[in-house]
Amino acid sequence: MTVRTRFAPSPTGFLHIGGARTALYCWLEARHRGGEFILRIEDTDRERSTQEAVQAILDGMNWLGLEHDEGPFYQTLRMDRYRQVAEDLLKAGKAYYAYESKEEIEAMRAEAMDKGLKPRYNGYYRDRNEPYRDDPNRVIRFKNPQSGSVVFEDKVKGRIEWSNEELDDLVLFRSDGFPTYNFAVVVDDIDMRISEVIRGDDHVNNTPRQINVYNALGAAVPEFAHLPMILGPDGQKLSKRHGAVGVMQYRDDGFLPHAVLNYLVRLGWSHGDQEIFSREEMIALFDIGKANRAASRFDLEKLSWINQHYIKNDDPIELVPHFVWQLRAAGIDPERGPEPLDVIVALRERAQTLKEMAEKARVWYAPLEHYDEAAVAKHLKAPTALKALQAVHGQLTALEDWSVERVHAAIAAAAEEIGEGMGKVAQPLRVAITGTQVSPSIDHTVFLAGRDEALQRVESAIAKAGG
RNA sequence: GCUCCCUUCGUCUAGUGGUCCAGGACACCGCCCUCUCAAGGCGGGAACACGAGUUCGAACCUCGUAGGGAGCGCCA
Repeated sequence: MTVRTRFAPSPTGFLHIGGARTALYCWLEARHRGGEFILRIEDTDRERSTQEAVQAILDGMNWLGLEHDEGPFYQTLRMDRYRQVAEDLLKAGKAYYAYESKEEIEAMRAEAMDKGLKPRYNGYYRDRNEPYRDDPNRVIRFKNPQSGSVVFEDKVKGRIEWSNEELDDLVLFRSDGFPTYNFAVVVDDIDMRISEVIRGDDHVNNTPRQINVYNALGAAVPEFAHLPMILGPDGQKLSKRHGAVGVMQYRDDGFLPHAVLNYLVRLGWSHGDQEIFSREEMIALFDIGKANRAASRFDLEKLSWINQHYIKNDDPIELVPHFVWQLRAAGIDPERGPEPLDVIVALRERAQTLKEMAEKARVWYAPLEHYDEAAVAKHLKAPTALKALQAVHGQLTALEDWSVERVHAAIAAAAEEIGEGMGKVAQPLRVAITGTQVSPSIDHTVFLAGRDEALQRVESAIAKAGG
């Protein structure tokens, strides 16, 4: 039997980091075992589901490259099917109509709580065999077994046993004629032949009742794997206040999709001491059974480190489209300045994100308008600054071709000429080109400015240095 | 309140009874390298929540305690 996993988000917001990890693990499990990965949109909550959210989820999955083999399926398109299954259950005497109002149910719960009991439905209509009637309070409830227990072997949590006495008769169909989550998932997972249900551990509590539904339907129960949550950096549940952003925000912030994937795969799963995993390696090595049981915190520092790892180690050519995208996002015109590829080579060991890289690249794409005061005071007003800049200007002017190597040689020659070390030349020159004391190695810094612009900036600096 | 789940350095984790006075990574600190900043190299501090028990021996097994989390919906 082929392995089939599914990612089944409800479209009530963007694809956040926790959802993305669940999707990744589902995808990996399917790929690792040569199975299929299905995408299903759980939109039975008509109040909260939106088309924009569906799109946001699709965009996120697409950006991460988590391609699905089937779907997306929409629950709202399967209403007839749920109705039919509920009918069958009714006919088989495994479900029944109940007519309590929401207020009555509420009161029932309050009373149970008062008595120190678990708030649950009291089963008033369970054996009454009430026929269908047109009543605004009509729901269909499931006849949950009243004794015995449900046992399942969770692939990450281990063995979990649940007494049926803890479970009440859950609603299968609401009074508004829509199926409930616990019913729709089961029907869908059966119909879609899902063999492994991988989801957040906030669903562990639902699993026993779902298993009872599987049994009532005479269907094979799939395997379950419940993933722990991802907490914010402060150990609190991820909220809008901190970190609960959509996955696309990471693109905007300059992260590479495979860096995000690498970070996520390690957050709650490991393979010995290995930190870096290519997609192929993840697929080859992933094992849902080795996922961690405890919640973990989201750490932006580590994500940044992984991101930088890929910026440093990826073929720079691969980075070009991502970088150009960032340049545009920063309001920089990639056409008016150095080749993005050259910029990447100069900056890749100096930026943790592509956004940061784009900001650092600005000096070569925009006119130099501002000089850092401390930099000017320290390096342009230095005793040797003026002659260093003049020497460099001369050497640069004499250059036949403009390349990093030639520029480097010219600067070295200038240093030689005035009898000083590289530092005495490089620093004033750096200030001349960038207006600051910080930039990539001086040869790249000058090269990227382009010959005309570099010469012009050196001239301006000579003026500032009192020349 | 009840049920279920979780607990190794600040963080992510390795570890499945002896090879662990606990290993790696991020972060932090120091040194080296050096035209600045980085990157890199080397080194450092830093953890088995607590208490019993089982055992010749426990981070690993059992039971409690504490702390954290989830759920108890006609939300998913």
